[in-house]
Order: sequence, then structure tokens, then C-alpha cells
Amino acid sequence: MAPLNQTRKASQQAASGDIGIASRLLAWYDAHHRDLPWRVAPRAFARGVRADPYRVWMSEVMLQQTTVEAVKAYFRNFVEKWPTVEALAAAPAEDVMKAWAGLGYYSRARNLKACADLVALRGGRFPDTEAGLRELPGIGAYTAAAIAAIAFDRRAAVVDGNVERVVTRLYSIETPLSEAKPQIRALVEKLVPRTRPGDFAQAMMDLGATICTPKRPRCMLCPVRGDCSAILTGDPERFPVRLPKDHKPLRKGAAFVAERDDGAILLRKRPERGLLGGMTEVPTTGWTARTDGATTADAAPFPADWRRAGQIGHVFTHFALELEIFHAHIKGDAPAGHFWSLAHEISGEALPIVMKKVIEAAIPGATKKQPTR
DNA sequence: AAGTCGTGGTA
DNA sequence: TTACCAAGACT
Repeated sequence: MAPLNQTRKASQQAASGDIGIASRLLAWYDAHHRDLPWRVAPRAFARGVRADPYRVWMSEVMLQQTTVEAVKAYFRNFVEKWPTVEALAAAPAEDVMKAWAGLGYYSRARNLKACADLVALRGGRFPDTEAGLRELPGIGAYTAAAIAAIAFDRRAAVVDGNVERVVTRLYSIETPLSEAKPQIRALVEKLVPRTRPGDFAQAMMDLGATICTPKRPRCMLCPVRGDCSAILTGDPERFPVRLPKDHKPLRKGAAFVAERDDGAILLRKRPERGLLGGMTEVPTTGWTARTDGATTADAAPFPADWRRAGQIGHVFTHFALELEIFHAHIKGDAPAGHFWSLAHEISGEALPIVMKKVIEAAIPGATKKQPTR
């Protein structure tokens, strides 16, 4: 075992200190890993238990830009409903969108279904290499590496936001993140051990999630603090360095909740592509509408006795939205392109959170589970 | 290749 | 409250 040398430069560390970092990290992972529904614990792994590629893939797609806590319930629901990739392939796309509703980034659900269909066609087996996985819809550089390492024991460089934070701190990388990514990847490739590459990847992510956190990292508990350059600077929180981002514009519009006498609500499906693609909504105006507060029921998709029912706000990734909400009781058939959703069906529709807010503002409780009559 | 894509939690 | 940002992918 090479002696620890905290004063080595980053380049020398990368060349000669990699084995030590990996082994210290794996030892820490054995003792402190998180128990997660899709994970095979290191003790079971040592007995030869391997993760089901289907479950690894499912969890990795759900975890893209999404917190572990938010994913847990969705993951359990999905694998209970569809235990195998063949089962998911056999499911109607609408059911998948409904089950995904609330988790966000809805193109992931469409790609999940498309990917399941392709894998089922190839006999239900996922490709076991990074390159093969990378060709499937919804699987990018990170997810391909993660599945290859965790499910197939491949020596792949898994680089996510956690790993970027850990590595930029280990080596005090001053280059802003977007530009530093190639350098980070190269460093990770040198760090990945020959044995247990999947556990190494998960260990790096657990470290980033529980010790090497964005704010107030717990350096005193870190298994690789002796390898870390940033801790010597006294301000590891400074890394990763990011470019300043521009602020979110505010968009405004109006939404129209049409209710039938039996409590049914008029809905329609959004276009497959773009914002909230393929999801369900109530009729709305465009979301760039006049910002002078003069929105009126004149903009309604059809005439009715529209009454103001309040206002809601919602924040998307790159803009904020304010919707004025109108409510009316109407009779008759659904207009072209629209459909009635019965009171007890509404909670099961593919409604994004912003649309649940809209409906709740007009009819409190409407999106909660209703008793079937 | 920079912009588009949700939602919830945290400090 | 605002701002950040979380197991990124796609165009």
C-alpha cells in the first residue's frame, strides 16, 4: 500500500493515488451504503447476487435529475405493475404516462416505453455494453455507464452530478463545470477499480449524496479526506465552479375548468412533443399571453358562464408561470379534441402537477381519489 | 451546442 | 423569498 501524501499535485494523484481512493471508498461503502429498493447490497453482491438489469435501468431513468426520495414510490409502483420489461412493453403507453404523472420530465416516460418495446423485441435482454445501451431511447452517457457498471459489472466511468462534485473537490478543479466535464471524465476513468466497478459508482454517488454534499459537506466523516485537495483550501463548498445562470422569465395565461353536473371535468391531451408532451390538461390559452393582467374569459376555448376561480403559480425549469383560472358548469357533449373525465377517474389521469393545481383551485378535492358511484 | 424539458427539497 | 440543484437526455 502506497503511503498517503496529501501534498501531491492533482495530476500525480490521478496517476498514482487512484487505487487507494477506490479501495478506501469501497470500504466506506460496505459500512455506510444506503439501502435502496433497486440496489443489491454489497454483502449480497459478494455472495454472487446480481442486480436485475430491468430494475437498474428503471431506477436510473427515474433518477435522472430527480431525487431519490421522489423516485422510491414511483419505482415500487412501476415494478409491481410491470415486473418485467416484457410486461412494460405489453402495457398501453397511456397507462405508462398515467403512472409517471407527477414525476416530471415526461419525455422520460415516452422513452421508457419505447425502450421497453425495443428490448422486448430483442428477446427481453438489455445490451450488456455501454455502446449497446447508449443506442436505446432515453439512455445517454451517464445512464449507459451506470447500467453497464451496476448491472453488468463493466468498468465504466459513471459521471453524474454527485461525481462531478466529488471529483472537482478532490482535485480542486477551477474550470467551470460545463467546460471541465471532459477532464472530470478522464479522472474518473483512472479512478474506477477493476473489481466492483458498479459498487464504486454507487459509492461515489452515495458519498456525494451524504458526505460530499453541495452545502456544508461533512468532511470530517469523509473516507477520502486525506486524498482531497479542496479540503486543504478550507472552502471545499466552492467546488464545482459554475457559470452564472440567467434568471427565469415570467409567463402568464388562463386555464378553464369546465365541470359537468355529475362532477366530470373537461380535459384534452397535449401534443406528444414539447412541454408536458403527451400529458393531459384542461383547456388553456397560450402561456405567453399578455402580461398586463388583463386576461379575461374572452380567451376561453368556447363560450360559457366563466367565473374567476383564483390564480396559481408554478415554476418550470426555464420559466415561471402564472395562470388565471376560470370555472364554469356546462352541459352537452365534449367539444372536438376534448373528453369528459368522470369524478372518480380524475385522480388517475396523466395530469402534471401544474394541472392538478389548476383543477384544485377551481374545485377543491377534485384530483384526490373519489369514491366510485 | 446551447436551449428545452418538471417537480420538490433545502438553506 | 429567492436560488440552487437532484443518479441527464435530446435536439
